[in-house]
Amino acid sequence: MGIIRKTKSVKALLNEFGQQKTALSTLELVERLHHQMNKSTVYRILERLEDNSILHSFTGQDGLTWYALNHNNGCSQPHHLNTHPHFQCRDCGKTECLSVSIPIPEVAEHSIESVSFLLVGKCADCVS
Amino acid sequence: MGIIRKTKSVKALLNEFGQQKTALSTLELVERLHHQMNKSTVYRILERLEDNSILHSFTGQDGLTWYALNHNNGCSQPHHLNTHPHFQCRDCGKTECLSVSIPIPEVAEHSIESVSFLLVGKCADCVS
DNA sequence: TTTGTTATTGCAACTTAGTTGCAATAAATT
DNA sequence: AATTTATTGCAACTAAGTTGCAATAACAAA
Repeated sequence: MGIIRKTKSVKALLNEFGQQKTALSTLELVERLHHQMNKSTVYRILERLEDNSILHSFTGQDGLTWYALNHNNGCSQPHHLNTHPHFQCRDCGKTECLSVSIPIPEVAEHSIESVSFLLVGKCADCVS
Repeated sequence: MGIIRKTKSVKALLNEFGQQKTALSTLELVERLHHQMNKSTVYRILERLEDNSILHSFTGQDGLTWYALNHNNGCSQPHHLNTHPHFQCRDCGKTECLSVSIPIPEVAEHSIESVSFLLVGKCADCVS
């Protein structure tokens, strides 16, 4: 399962993330890297990095896919229940992982296996 | 803003929802109604009904758009802060509004304007 | 109930995010 | 260095959703 080879492309892509909690959209990555690699390569690397729990993905307000580094590195469970919310700024588009932990609600007769929580508003830079 | 005329198509589309809390995906609606109206008509009606606070939309796990009736009818604010979560069944695909109310977390230096909360798991019918 | 206004619709062509098959290339292992 | 096979580029494709425009049908007013 997943990433096996540390290719030039994989390194270049990971490099875009730096150390931050800030997420990047697939589109942004394709744009930034289009001189270095093909669009399908970007999509395929992202998929592999997610399979290997190095990145996680979520859907932004516009329906686009975003990726961010996993900071629970060391956690080797392939698909642990990920409960942190994401925040997307309505003004500048900045999208980030929040370190808050969200209580998963109990719903009668339902079993909850995963959650996705997106907050939309204004980020620290854009709240005036 | 929004729906002005009660056309045959608008009635047919609203009729698909019945009274339930169950949501319908745009694709499902296009499929169900394709003998009665054009695909773009479905999309445009959904947009108008949402503008008029008769429906609300959200994004499912697969990135597709879903719509459900607003049950806060009478509330005339065009864009009130909608905090109820949605649930999508991993097995049968059934997608519904939950009547639970979710506390919106405070995030330092951020202003939160809207939230979307999607729970994925097994619905009452599919939990065995 | 006819007329006039304009919101709504159908259609076909388009946009855009994301996917796929396959041959060529390049990590990693021996 | 030779071999194996994961990875990549490319070009063509899929699928959700959008758009411009001419034709049609609600609805208000006469």
